[in-house]
Amino acid sequence: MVSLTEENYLKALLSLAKEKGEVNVTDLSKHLGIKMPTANSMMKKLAEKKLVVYESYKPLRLTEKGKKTAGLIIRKHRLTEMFLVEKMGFGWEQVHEIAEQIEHIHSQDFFEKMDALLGYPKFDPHGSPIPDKNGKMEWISYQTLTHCSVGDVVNLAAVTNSSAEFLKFLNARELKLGTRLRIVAVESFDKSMTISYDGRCDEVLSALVCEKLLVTL
Amino acid sequence: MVSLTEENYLKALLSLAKEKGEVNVTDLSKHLGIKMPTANSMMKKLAEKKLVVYESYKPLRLTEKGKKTAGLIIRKHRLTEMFLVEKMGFGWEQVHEIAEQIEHIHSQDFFEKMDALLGYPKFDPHGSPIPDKNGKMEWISYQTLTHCSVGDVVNLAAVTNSSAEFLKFLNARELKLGTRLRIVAVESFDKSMTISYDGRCDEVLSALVCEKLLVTL
DNA sequence: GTAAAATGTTAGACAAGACTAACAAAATTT
DNA sequence: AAATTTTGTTAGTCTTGTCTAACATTTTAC
Repeated sequence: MVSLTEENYLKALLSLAKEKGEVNVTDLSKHLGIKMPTANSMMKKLAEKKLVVYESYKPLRLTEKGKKTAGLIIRKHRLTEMFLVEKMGFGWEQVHEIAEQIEHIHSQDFFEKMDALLGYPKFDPHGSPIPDKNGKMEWISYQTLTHCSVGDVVNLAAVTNSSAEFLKFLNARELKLGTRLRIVAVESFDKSMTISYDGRCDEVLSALVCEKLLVTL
Repeated sequence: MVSLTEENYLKALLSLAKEKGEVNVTDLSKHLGIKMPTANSMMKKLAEKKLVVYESYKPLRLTEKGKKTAGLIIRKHRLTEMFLVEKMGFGWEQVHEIAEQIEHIHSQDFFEKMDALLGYPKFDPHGSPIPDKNGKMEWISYQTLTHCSVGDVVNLAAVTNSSAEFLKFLNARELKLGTRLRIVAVESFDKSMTISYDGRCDEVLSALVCEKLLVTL
């Protein structure tokens, strides 16, 4: 019914909607690394399938059906990432690429088995919520580390970027989910932060990094 | 380099070559459920990629490169089947379909991890040999049960058909790999066999079934 | 050893998903 | 508010992998 390519468009639409509210064709095409007219014609196609609401020159919107479909793909992606880390011994920086492919496997059983073996996890290895069987996602509002002040002690709950490079950077500093971070200083000039945690003292993180770290109090 | 579609053609060529020696376009197209001209043009394409030797009106042959590529796909398929059974709790009748999709995943690491977690298995859950990292397959010459005689006691080593239906048929009779079978009688009229094993007495198997059961003495 | 059947090949069409070039509308700048 | 820039759309092309129809060769049967 929905092709692999279409699945990737839906996933992109959902994540762009989450991070930016409105989605336009330019952002979509950049996100997927394709040209604008290609994205445009796919939107018309998805509109015919009642997965997207398409009106000329208006922002793009997923229909309920589209949201559910996209949510279920993200569910498969995140269950896979969790499985790869928990059951197969991969590092959190290795799993995105593989999950990107496995998310398109057509087999209810396969993902249900993963889910059961993992004990029905609610979050993936990067702290992102795993949508339920209806494709619904809990949207927990974390803060970025950037928004914290000197003296705050916070819990590293999630990261907003799953690129291998960024995660290796965190690995090198032993920054794992669940780590308690104490903010020692904030450089007002460039917003870089000095933090201490778990045996590590006075690590300096650039604002670019801090923006990608999601924390709870 | 090699598309998913091309991978399926190579796999088909290798398995047809194993079971019939020579491969022709008709068999190939039937095996893949496509029309002859489609198979024909793909053969020309694979010939350009040096994966197949194509000469008009001659049987099809894989090149060494083609054999290796095909062997590596079958390796991924069989490792996956083993993983699904051993590590995820699937029945041997459920795994073919899923493995058919996962065999196309591009990730060395993923299959190496499977291999290691499984302890470098040599056979898949249906008794078929798993090709090595060079795509080379041990070709063990089993006999079909059909070729055995009354009084023979043999070991069920593999099955030549992985369809869910056939495997469910075997499940219903508790016929598992490794079971010792004693041939009680052979009906000369239709070549059906009466066998006893492991608590089960005088099970009657049609010649069609016996042909798909591979045994060792 | 020719006729019929089976098998293989060529040519041309089509759908999916990508592209470029050209045009249109909206948003932004001045 | 007109000019410029950005964003969106249309039209037409290309590649991959499929198809059908027509034709060619090989094999099988008589």
